Amino acid sequence: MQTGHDLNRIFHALSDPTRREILRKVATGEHSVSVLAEPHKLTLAAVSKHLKVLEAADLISRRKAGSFQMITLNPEALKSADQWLRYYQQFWSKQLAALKDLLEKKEDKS
Amino acid sequence: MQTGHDLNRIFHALSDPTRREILRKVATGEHSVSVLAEPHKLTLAAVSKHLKVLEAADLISRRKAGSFQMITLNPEALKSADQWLRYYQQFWSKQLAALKDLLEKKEDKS
DNA sequence: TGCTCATTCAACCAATTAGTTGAACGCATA
DNA sequence: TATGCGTTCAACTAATTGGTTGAATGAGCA
Repeated sequence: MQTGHDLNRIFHALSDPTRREILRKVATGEHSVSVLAEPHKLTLAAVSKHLKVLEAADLISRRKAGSFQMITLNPEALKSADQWLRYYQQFWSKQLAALKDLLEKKEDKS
Repeated sequence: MQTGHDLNRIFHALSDPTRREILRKVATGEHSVSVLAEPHKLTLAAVSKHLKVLEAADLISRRKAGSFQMITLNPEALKSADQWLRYYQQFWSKQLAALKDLLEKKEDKS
């Protein structure tokens, strides 16, 4: 069960494009830190910090493999964020339904 | 269609508990700024800033009603965030499936 | 007009963030 | 053991954040 504190960290972690990019790559499988860093024009230290943010939000996990750090996706936290958003789904589906109604009336007039 | 820029703003807006609380209230209907501010022990100026962050992320809209500002939820942006998360749904459902398998094997052994 | 209420603006402050550089750590291997 | 590679740590910087206070705007009303 997620606390508000967790959601703060999760949404904050997701608010950075570098971190979202890292997540997307990690979602395709295990990767080392330097492999994850490679597409970004950042220092390894900067990427290491991003990974710490993702780890604090429990979005990734680490596995030590010799001198490498293998990073894996931890989807539970993403699920928490999704469940929070799910609450609002009723509002946008309502709004879309209203829009649909409006368009149908427009067609009647034309 | 959302850009990465939009997602930055949306997830950033969602990372603050005061702003999430405001969204939750706004989701139940139109409210004035001071009504939204009332449950929080913050100045009106602070709440006004939070509303600006939510508005910049396109999560809320304003309607002028005399000297009041009526705030409404704008669910489209939330939908963008949800759609981004939807991509990862396959990973947590996979993980849950794997967990289920594991539990079934455990039951076989006992 | 002048008063009051709702809201925002401007200036400021402390804490946090995202980035850098350079040193340090841990592990493999010659 | 020494060397090199992958990664993190420490210290620093510039920009951003979330909050405050007090003044300003703007609409409704006596």
